[in-house]
Amino acid sequence: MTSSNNRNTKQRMLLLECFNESKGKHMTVDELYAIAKSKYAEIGIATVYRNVKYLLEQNLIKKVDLPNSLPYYEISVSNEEHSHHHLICRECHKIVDFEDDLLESVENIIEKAKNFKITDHRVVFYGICSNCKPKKESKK
Amino acid sequence: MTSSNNRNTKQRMLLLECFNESKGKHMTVDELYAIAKSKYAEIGIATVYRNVKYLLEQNLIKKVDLPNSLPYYEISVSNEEHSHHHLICRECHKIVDFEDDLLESVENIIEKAKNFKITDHRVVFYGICSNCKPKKESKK
DNA sequence: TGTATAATGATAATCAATATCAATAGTGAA
DNA sequence: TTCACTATTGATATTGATTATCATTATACA
Repeated sequence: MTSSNNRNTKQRMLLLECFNESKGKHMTVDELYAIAKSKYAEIGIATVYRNVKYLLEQNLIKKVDLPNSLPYYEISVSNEEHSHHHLICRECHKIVDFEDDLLESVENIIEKAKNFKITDHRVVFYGICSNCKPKKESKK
Repeated sequence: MTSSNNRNTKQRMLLLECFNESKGKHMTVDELYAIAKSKYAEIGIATVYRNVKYLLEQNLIKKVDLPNSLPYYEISVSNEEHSHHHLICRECHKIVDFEDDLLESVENIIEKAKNFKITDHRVVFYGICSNCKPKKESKK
């Protein structure tokens, strides 16, 4: 193969930069497009879609699938798998991360019961976040 | 209000019947449409979408959101919440149900750590189902 | 049985995502 | 550096799922 199969175009570098700058945040394609466009107005939406796909394949970003919403994307934590969960507030729709996994023993039970080798999981918890909880008011 | 706000049309009854007949199975809208059409060829796809929405509002069916796929719908278990999990095989893409919840203690930990009141959750496990696992062959 | 209007079926509109294609610009070789 | 190859881009058409529109039909109550 003579020429490289992954060229570092300025659009691609820019998009990766956008992900890097928003560490720990999720973005939809449209949000990413808006941020990228503010830095380089010529960029096209198709390029954003294509590079999101490319960065996913390179494992540089991760897809976050949440029910009833467009997919989010976030920068990968290069370390290791680092499986974390998402808590979605039903009031303000904010997404809170929870860093620990905690599902090992649950997975063991399921694996034995169903003879199903679990390799991965996606978990979303719904509820009310700390901000939206009624504060402990004094009575009346 | 003079007239009823939910009329029992034959299309609506038919669709509910389709759900009842496929107890414990999930269906996409297109699958449901195909089944309904085989019993009543005049039914339109828009009617299927409208009644899926209606039946969801009535809590007669449940939406099952799985990553990277169209939403599935299944009949509700009237009993109680009956939260069960879905195991998706990465080989054959079959969806296996797991009846128990098992997440109470995990939820308690998260609730305390994040001061987040959990009301609900959606969990998907990925892996290899029993059919797709290599059988325990004799050596070589 | 008559009537108001919810529901239907056909189809247009919308929206996210992908495909197409001519023009551009990285990249390795000379 | 320059050249040539071709991956990538941007604009736009296309696709596929879902929703909106609207004239027509049919359910349910009086």
